[in-house]
Amino acid sequence: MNLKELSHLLGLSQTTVSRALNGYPEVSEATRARVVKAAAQHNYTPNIRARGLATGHSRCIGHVISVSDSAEMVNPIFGDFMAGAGATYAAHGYDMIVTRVGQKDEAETYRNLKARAAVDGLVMHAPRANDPRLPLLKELGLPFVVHGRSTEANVDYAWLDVNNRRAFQDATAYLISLGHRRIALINGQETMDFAIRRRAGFATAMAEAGLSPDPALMSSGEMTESYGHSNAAAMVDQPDPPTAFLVSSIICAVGVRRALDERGLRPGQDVSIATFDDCLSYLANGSDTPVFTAMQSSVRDAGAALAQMLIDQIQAPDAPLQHTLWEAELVIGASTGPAKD
Amino acid sequence: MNLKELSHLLGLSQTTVSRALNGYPEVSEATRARVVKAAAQHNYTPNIRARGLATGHSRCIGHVISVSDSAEMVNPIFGDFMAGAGATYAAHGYDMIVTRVGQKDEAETYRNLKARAAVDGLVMHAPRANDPRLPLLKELGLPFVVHGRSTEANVDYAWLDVNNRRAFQDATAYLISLGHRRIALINGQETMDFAIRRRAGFATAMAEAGLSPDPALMSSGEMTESYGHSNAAAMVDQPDPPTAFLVSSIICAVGVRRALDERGLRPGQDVSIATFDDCLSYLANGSDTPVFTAMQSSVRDAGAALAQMLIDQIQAPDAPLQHTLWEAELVIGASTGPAKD
DNA sequence: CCCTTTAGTCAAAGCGCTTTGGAATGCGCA
DNA sequence: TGCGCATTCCAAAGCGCTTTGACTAAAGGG
Repeated sequence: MNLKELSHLLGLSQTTVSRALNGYPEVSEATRARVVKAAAQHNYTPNIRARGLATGHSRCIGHVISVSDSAEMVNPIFGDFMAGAGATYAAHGYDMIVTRVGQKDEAETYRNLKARAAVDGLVMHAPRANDPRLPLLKELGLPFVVHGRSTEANVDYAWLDVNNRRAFQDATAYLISLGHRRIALINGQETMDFAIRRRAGFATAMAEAGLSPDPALMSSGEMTESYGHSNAAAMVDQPDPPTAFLVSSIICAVGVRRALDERGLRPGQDVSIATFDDCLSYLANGSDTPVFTAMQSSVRDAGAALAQMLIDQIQAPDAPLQHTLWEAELVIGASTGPAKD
Repeated sequence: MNLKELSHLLGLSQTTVSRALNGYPEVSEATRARVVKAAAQHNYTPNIRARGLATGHSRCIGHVISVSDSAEMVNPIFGDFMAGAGATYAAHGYDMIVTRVGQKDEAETYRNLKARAAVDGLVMHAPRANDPRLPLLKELGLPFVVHGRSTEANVDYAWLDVNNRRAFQDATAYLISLGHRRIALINGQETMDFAIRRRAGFATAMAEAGLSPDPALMSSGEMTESYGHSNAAAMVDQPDPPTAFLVSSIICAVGVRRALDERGLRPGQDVSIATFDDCLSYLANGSDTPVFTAMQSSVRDAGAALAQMLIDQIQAPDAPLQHTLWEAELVIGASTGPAKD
């Protein structure tokens, strides 16, 4: 069923039917009701491409997700982010188009999305320090929002970020307050902006306590369970092992815990673990009391908020760009306790 | 830059430019080269909507992901599935559109996708037993493929599934061969087809060994870490606890392991765990020797294969529908050992 | 009672592409 | 020279919608 058929069926012009359906005031309420009813009856919805061609926009938001070249891995927070963003898109009648891309094809993918006029806006994931995508997206002139920030970038752009620096500073200070001195940092990849900020927060708190971080107790890498496991294992097996771990993701923290368990070390008693927690739906940090002491911030909520920011920006392109900084909540769980030494 | 401008610039008609770019033979190679060069120079790519309108198809594949009404959870395998499927789509010039939907709006979402002509085909996720989406999709007449199968459904449809029944039967038999008699099943939601098959496999192997499964040792639920933890904890705390666990997902298995660790029970020595493993990139089952004894099948590979099946079906609508059954590989890890009793 | 508004409707143009059905050119051959 | 046949190119139609500008009938004002 298309417009032509439907309007013919109703004995009205395409104009009138289109206007009736799109809520324009030039149509009498009686006619509108008749049209709406017929449309529902025949399951008519405007052809998305024809409408897009006529209006000049796609009502589509693009998500370009880079898989790491090494592990072909997609960020595990992605699903939850989508769930949050998807709800917002659905509520506003937008579709979400997802493009998987290796890092070397990133720029081309963005350009292509623009050239094809495939999307009205973009969400940029996982910004790196001084991320080259930022000037690129500016150049393309597509509305976009960033999940996170990019240090050193000297362009203005809309973003929503968690205060990673403060979160890690506070968590480190908390561990220090428990008497820990040898604290290990199991960080994300330090090409990523968030990881850089987290390390900075960690370093600041250590310095404030007059401690200098041991390079042997700091690692950077893709946040998988086995990465957490292998690095924690190596650190614990050192002659002078850490008494506490600061971890960048609950997925890594599971690996850290496994390394401790294997060695008969009890988390929270023998060795402490504090971790960042994105509140992933399938890895909830305990139902009643938190399993891990954690800096929490829901990535699902971030997805929903960013989607809203982007839609706002698309609908009011001249409004100033929004910047949102969320504070992570430090919750004390069973994985931390006083230092043993 | 659009076709009109580009053709004007080249002093050619739109027809010729379009044909040159699309590889039609009616264009001289000299002209084609000139056109291709100019297109690249001016970063011209056909407007996706105009092309779609003219050709009648969208070069878009739809993924409708249902979030559970309770937990608002999106299946954790989703990201990896996408990574696999996305690579195939990209290779064939297809886009992927993802729609998040609550279960009650499922049917409407599919109908809407069809009515708007938004996609050329669909991937159906997480089929339930006798899934109502199957007749619906048949009715809509959109090409689609199913990740999994739907028992009792009496329509023909294209699917790719893992032999869940056999995997669980074999794993159960393996546990029995180790001397286990009280084996617990931590299953996925048994509204899901795959979970039903897994239970059947489990039951078959038990029956073949002359054992009858204890209803108190069988649970069904959304496969989260805390689901695995709480159910395993409850079972282990019973007067007559299981000596082995058969788990439906490595994420749950992590929860099961946590329950054991809390109680000072060593996995593989005091209590055994065998789990299904989707080979999630961020939860690899050990780098050298497997952490868990596991039935493995890569969901990323499944995504890639299903995407290919769907594209084949779109391009050859009259070919017979493909059915693919993969066998999971049983790998023996550190989490299983002889029964203690 | 006539003229102006206003409400309601419509025909047609246009969005940017593909594709149909010619038309023009150049070549070989009689 | 003239004809047929490829080869190469083009004008125009059409995809299904929105939107502009115009038109008609009814209502209101003097």
